[in-house]
Amino acid sequence: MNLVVTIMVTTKGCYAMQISSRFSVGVHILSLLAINPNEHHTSEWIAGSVGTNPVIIRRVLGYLKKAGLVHVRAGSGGSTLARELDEITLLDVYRAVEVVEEGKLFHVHDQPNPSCPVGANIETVLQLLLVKAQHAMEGVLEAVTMKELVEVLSNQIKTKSAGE
Amino acid sequence: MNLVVTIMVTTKGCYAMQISSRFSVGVHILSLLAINPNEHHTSEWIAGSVGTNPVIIRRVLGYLKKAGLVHVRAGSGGSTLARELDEITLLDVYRAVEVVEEGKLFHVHDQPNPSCPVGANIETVLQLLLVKAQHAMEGVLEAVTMKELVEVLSNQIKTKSAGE
DNA sequence: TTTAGTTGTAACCATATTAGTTACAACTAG
DNA sequence: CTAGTTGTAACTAATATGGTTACAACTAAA
Repeated sequence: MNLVVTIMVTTKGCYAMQISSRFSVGVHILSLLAINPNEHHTSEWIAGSVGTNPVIIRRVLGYLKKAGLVHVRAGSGGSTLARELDEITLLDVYRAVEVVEEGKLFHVHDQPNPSCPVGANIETVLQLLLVKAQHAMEGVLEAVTMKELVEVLSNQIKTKSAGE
Repeated sequence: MNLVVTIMVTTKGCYAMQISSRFSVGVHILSLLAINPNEHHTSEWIAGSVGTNPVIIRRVLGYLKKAGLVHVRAGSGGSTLARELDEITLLDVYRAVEVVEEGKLFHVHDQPNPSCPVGANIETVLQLLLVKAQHAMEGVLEAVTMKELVEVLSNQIKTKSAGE
C-alpha cells in the first residue's frame, strides 16, 4: 500500500517593500555593454543574460537612454555605452531608472492633526531625519562607479573560470 | 456671462516605491505616549492625532508591542511606553513595524543566466554593495533615539506656541 | 454581576506598483 | 524591399498598502 501525503506550503507571510529590480537590471545591462563590447546587444540578447523578457530590457534601456547613459539603435538594433564607465556612478543608474523619488524613500503619513502639538510638528522633525537616512544610502551608491563594479565583476569571472 | 473652465489634472505620472508609513506612524505613536503621559491613550485618541483609522493604530501598536516597545491594555484600553525613551532608537521602531526586511531593501533580479559570465556573477557583486548602502541608511536611524527626537519635537512645539 | 468601552483580528475593498506578456507601428541596414 | 529590431501601448497576475466594517474577547467601574 502506498500512502502519499502532499503538504502545500504557502510562501506567503513576511513580505515587505523593496526597491524595484529595474535598478539591478540597469546595472546588469551596463555591465554587459562594458564587458562584451563586440557583441550585437539586442534586447533579446540582453534578456537572455538577465533572465527576463526583451520588453523589460527595452523599458530599462529607455530609462538609461533618457538619462544619457546609453545609445540605442532603433531598427538595426543594439546598444552601446554613451559615457565612460568611470563617469557613471551607481547613483546615476539608480536615478536613471526612477526607482525612488528624491527625498521620498520614506512615506510619512500626511494627515496628522494640526490641532495636536505632536501632530502639527512631527512631520517636519521626522522628514529631516529620514532624508538624511536616504542620503546616507544614496551616498554609498554615489561612491561606486560602474568602472569599479565591472572590475570587481571581471576579477570574479576570471577567478571562477580559473578555479574550474 | 460666466465662463467656468475646469481642468482635471491627474496626479499620476511619477510614482515610485516608498517605505510604508507604518514607520512614521509608529514614531508618532511613541511620541504621543512620551509627551502626554497622563492621557488615556486609546487607539481612537491616537488615531485622532495621527489622522487615520483606529484599526490602523491598533495594527501598528501590535507591531510595537510584539517588539517590546509598548504595553497595551486590552479591555480597559490605553498604551504606555515599555522602555525608556533613550533606550529606543529609530531603528528599533523601523524594525518593529517590519517595513523592510534585513538585507532586502533592494530587489535584485533573481534569474540571471548562469551560463553567461556576467549573469553568473553580477548578483553577488551587487548584493554586497547594496547591503552596504542599506546599512548606511539604517545606521542613521540607529544613531537617533526617541529621546532625542522627542526633545527636538518638544522644542519646536514650545517655539511655535511662543511665537503666536 | 452587569455594562460600557476597548483591544485584537479577520475579512473585505480600492488603489498602486511591479514584472511579465502580446501586439504592432516605425525604423534601419543590407 | 525585407528581415530583424526598437519603442510603446495595452493588458494581466501578484502583491503591498491604507482604509473600513464587524465582532469576539476582555477589563474596569458602577
